[in-house]
Amino acid sequence: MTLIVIGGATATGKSDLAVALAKELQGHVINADSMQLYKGMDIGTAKLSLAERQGVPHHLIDVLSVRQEASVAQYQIDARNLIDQLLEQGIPAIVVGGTGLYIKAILDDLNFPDTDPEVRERIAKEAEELGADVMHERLAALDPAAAAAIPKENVRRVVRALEVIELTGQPYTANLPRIGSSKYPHAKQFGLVMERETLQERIDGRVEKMWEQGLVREVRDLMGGGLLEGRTAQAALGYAQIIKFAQGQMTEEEAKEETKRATRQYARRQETWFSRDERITWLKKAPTQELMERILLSSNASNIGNI
RNA sequence: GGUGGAGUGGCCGAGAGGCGAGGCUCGGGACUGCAAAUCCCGCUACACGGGUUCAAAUCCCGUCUCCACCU
Repeated sequence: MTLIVIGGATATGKSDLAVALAKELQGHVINADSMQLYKGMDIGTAKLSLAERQGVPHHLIDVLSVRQEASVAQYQIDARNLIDQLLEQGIPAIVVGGTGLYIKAILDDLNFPDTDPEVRERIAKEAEELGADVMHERLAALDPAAAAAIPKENVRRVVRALEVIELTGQPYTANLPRIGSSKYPHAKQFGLVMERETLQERIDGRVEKMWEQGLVREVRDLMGGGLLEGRTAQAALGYAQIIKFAQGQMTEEEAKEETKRATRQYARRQETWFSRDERITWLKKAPTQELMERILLSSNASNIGNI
């Protein structure tokens, strides 16, 4: 029973590799990309077409409407359920995606405290009125450790910390666990890397291609379908920029260049995120077939891909 | 050839004698229910050569380059 996780920056070829692996192992793919969760966001999230999936079952893709908000906590439940089911049936599970937090939520001992939209909204509103300093001071009084860990400028996190404290009466854990996977200790994690320069060229090329494929059209259609109603989906790379273009806040060319730039920056953040996970075996750019062989070799040789 | 204006870090751009605006890019980092999000840190420049001054990116002289206009 095999659980393989593939992470890494955007545009490194994760999806293709996952399909190749799944075909070889007769496994299923589980998406770990927060934006591929959305129905209709196909071109801009570089979602694999049905043909490209080559008959390999993909899970947690197209499960949300653009009006809905994605949530790590929900993702954690769904993904773990799915993995457990597959493994029970003896089907290899291949988790792929660039959303580091989502992957961590599957593997590590992350327990998301409850949330309450009303409480959150109230605190967020207070933050707007009172300012970041006041909120941070409030947090410092209630939970000094959390306040020390969260910069006052990061209002979003301060608000969530205050929400959790109010809801649970417990201190807020503001630091991610650094060590070990506790949920699936035998999962085998791989990361795809390539040189910055190469990656940037691929990103630029990919954005150009998305435009040719009709990303602007896709975004316009989604705007008609409620894209602006949810908070999460409209923030996606490419989508956010095209929305601005559609609203006359920038030209189409600017939207495209902005998308490239933002994607490059995103890739950097992804690398930072994944680089701190010492469980990952890094694979340098190579043809998909070769990468797959290396993964199989690595998994079998150590036999730790088996649970 | 003449007159006027301008030359600031990868880019944009303020400053106009007294300890180096700012933004963007880029690089590094954080990250427990929006994570393709949110946020933090770093990158010491003033075309070149002289001079004045305790002190010059800021003043003076010269050189080069660019832009306008004139002949």
